[in-house]
Amino acid sequence: MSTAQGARARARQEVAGAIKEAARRQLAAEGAAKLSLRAVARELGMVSSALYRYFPSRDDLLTALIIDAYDSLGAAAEQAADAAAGAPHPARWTAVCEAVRAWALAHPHEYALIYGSPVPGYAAPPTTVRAAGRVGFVLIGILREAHQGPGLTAPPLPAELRPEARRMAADLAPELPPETAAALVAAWAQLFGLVSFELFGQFKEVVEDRDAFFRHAVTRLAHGVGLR
Amino acid sequence: MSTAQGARARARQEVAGAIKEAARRQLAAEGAAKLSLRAVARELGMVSSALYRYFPSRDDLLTALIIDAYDSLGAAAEQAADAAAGAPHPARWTAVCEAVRAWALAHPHEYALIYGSPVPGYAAPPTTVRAAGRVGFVLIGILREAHQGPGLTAPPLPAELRPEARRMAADLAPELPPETAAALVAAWAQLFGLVSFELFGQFKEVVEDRDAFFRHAVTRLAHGVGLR
DNA sequence: GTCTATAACGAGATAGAC
DNA sequence: GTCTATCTCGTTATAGAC
Repeated sequence: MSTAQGARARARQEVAGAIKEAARRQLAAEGAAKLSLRAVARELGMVSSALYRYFPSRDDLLTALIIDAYDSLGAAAEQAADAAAGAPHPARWTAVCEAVRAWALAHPHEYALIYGSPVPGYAAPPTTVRAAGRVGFVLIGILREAHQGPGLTAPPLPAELRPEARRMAADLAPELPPETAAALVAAWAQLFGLVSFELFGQFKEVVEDRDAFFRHAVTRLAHGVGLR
Repeated sequence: MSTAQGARARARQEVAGAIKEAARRQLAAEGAAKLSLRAVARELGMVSSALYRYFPSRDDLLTALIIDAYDSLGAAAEQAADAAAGAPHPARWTAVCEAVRAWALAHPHEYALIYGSPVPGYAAPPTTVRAAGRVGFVLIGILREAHQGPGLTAPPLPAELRPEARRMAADLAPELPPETAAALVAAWAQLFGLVSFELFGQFKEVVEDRDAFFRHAVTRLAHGVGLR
């Protein structure tokens, strides 16, 4: 009986995977706003009502795609951090940033899904907010390691921002000084600013050698958070 | 005769304006991907084919909305720069950045249209690329002014990026040193990274005092490009 | 010449009866 | 799960009002 249940569960997962795969193709072709359960069903030769056994609504399918995307990106970031385990901290930082960019270039539509404009009519449930933190957590890990040695200097922090910085540090990385926590959140947003501008076409006619440009920009971000 | 033509032209512009206004409402409600000429016409009590006198296609209407958005944002940035005309250069820089953020918070859907995910099936014509440069131009102006006095120090630049930086400077701001040009482009992307993260919900459960956080982040961006 | 309205096309989505 | 009748869409051709 446990094998039967296992087989059932496996089959269920396989179908759910196929549904998500087809939905991702739709995402690329039509965008998240036009993601339609019917079209996904059609592509799979199923009937739309059958999909509801796997995803109770279009929004639930969207949520699953979003979480998958965050997880895939997070895994890429973690892998890059691990691969550069022995390297100096700034090099680990840039390795993670480059992995983020590489993932985005390889999965542009999933990137747009999670870091682009919100999908009209869709409200992201708190579970996605949690999944979104994974890349940030990898960066925190590098800073934490640097903080244990002499590899981290605290960036400046105006008095005005000190309470907020303390709150951030307490919430996200209690081991890090508030100055570092605040600088990290800013660098995190700025990293994705660079990736988004490249991916969404803002660098057209502006930046040509994007590899070199990105590498240098994230190296400076590393300096900005205090990595030496 | 010239008054008759003037009246005609005025009427024409008025209708075109009403169409764009209705389209912007649609943008807010349904998103750019679902912008529909028929719905716009319906809202105006017109018939869909009548819109074609004003916009040859749905994509042309989208293009007009995009250019309007860039222009509106650009005007807000210019106004902020002018209002801070006498102030020290870092203060002018932050004033422009704050104006960008304020405009984005006031016009979230138009912001998403120009800095969010690309609209599926829509290819931005080169005219939009030109309109997109206006905010960057305002920032260049501040740096140019600082460069004439002692207010600008050149950021570091690795040899790897020097040719690209020289090309950027030649294209965008021939008066500025290549180091500054490259740093400016990075800061420009990072500025919009901060705004996008706030607007697109990434700061949820992360940043609370967003005014103070943003102010400090863009102040550090100013330092990054060499403003003192 | 300038505009609006009617009607239609082909493609696609949708709701509901069966 | 299937079929069908009824929607929507962008777009064009055409005819007529001002």
